[in-house]
Amino acid sequence: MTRALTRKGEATRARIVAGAAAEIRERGVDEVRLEDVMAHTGTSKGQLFHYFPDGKEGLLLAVAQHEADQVLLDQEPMLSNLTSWPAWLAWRERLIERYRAQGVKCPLNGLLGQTGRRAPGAQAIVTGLMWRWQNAIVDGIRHMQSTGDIASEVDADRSAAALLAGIQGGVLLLLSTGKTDHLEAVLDLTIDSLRAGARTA
Amino acid sequence: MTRALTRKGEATRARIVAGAAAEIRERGVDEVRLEDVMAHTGTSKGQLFHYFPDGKEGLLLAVAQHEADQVLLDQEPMLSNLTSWPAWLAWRERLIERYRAQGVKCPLNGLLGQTGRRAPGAQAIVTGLMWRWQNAIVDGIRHMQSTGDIASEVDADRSAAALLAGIQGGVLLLLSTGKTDHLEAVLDLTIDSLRAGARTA
DNA sequence: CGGATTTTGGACTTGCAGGTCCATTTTTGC
DNA sequence: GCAAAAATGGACCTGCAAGTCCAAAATCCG
Repeated sequence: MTRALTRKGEATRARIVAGAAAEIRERGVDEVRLEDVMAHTGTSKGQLFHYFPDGKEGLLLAVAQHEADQVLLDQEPMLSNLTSWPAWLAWRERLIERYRAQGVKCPLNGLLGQTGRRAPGAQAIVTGLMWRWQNAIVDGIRHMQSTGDIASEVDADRSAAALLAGIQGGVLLLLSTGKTDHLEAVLDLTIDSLRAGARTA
Repeated sequence: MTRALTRKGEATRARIVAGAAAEIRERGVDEVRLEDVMAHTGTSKGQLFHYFPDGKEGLLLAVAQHEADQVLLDQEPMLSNLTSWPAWLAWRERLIERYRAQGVKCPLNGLLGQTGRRAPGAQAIVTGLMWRWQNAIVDGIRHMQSTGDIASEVDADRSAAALLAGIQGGVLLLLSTGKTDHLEAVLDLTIDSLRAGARTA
């Protein structure tokens, strides 16, 4: 069932996904027609349905996966190396920088809303992203606990959950306000709080 | 310019907004057709465009405003009386209870995504909601500072921003996971953090 | 009451975006 | 080089949902 894809085919498919993703990031999910994707990627309708037999649904799913992966990739290598306080701050910087650059254009917010309900797959993609993200944070906290930089009494899972939620909310508010104030406040206060745990221990 | 609205007209308009809001909450913005609203509210197409000359756009805007107001109303009277630690906990309980009941159905998430980009008004509604919400939290923190329950060194605005972001993210994650874990973690840890500030002071 | 205005119902129009189809060209593997 | 398979282009179809229009009923107000 794994359809045979020529090298050329593979390239075209990737070009479609990347182009659609860019278009969606720029103008929002429901403003992007299949024809826009065609124009923007230099492809024909035949190609779209050749590579995505399920039509827009399938394409959107592929785009969502692409964007989800990108979110984590953009945080590397910091996210996987939360092994010292400077490393945490570097991660903080990267996050803010990334989202400041992204501004009001959120790829996943719309995708979740659009495909979230009808496609069971979209939900899974977002859930998977959050799960991987939170796990990385948990790993970071655990590591800091192993070195004594964070008190062992701290509940790593719970703290990571709160931090992740804060980040998501911070980004959400960035979409409304256009400012990174909330995101910065969350990161600073939460990380400070983790730090304070070392003294309390 | 304020169009003349009979008592009956006023009632019909309200019925349309409330019905549309319910429908949207249940099935999502882009799954709801004007005909669904008509069927669900017992109105005709003529009525819809009579009360909302701008069509779906205007209706969605009215629904968004309706839902935004509801969000804050649902937190009263707790939100306006964050004057003691038990009061804060009561607010916490109300929030979790409310969102647990709401579950995966988020009215504003979709509305923001749908109308957010094209309608400048939708953005304003969400921004206004967040602003009022955050202000209420700031007032709570300030009051607690005036009674010495929170250290005066705490930056009320910054803390409120972080808390609000955490709540938003917690709700967002509730939409993905179906669990209130993140929301609870954020509330508990953030409020604890504010509390700790009293001792540090 | 009675004329003006608002409210209501529903048939009709319209545009458009997703999806289908097939003919043509290119690539693949032997 | 040549058949089979994959890639491409684009004309065409179709359904649907938003929006238009007007005529009939209800309501308001002097």
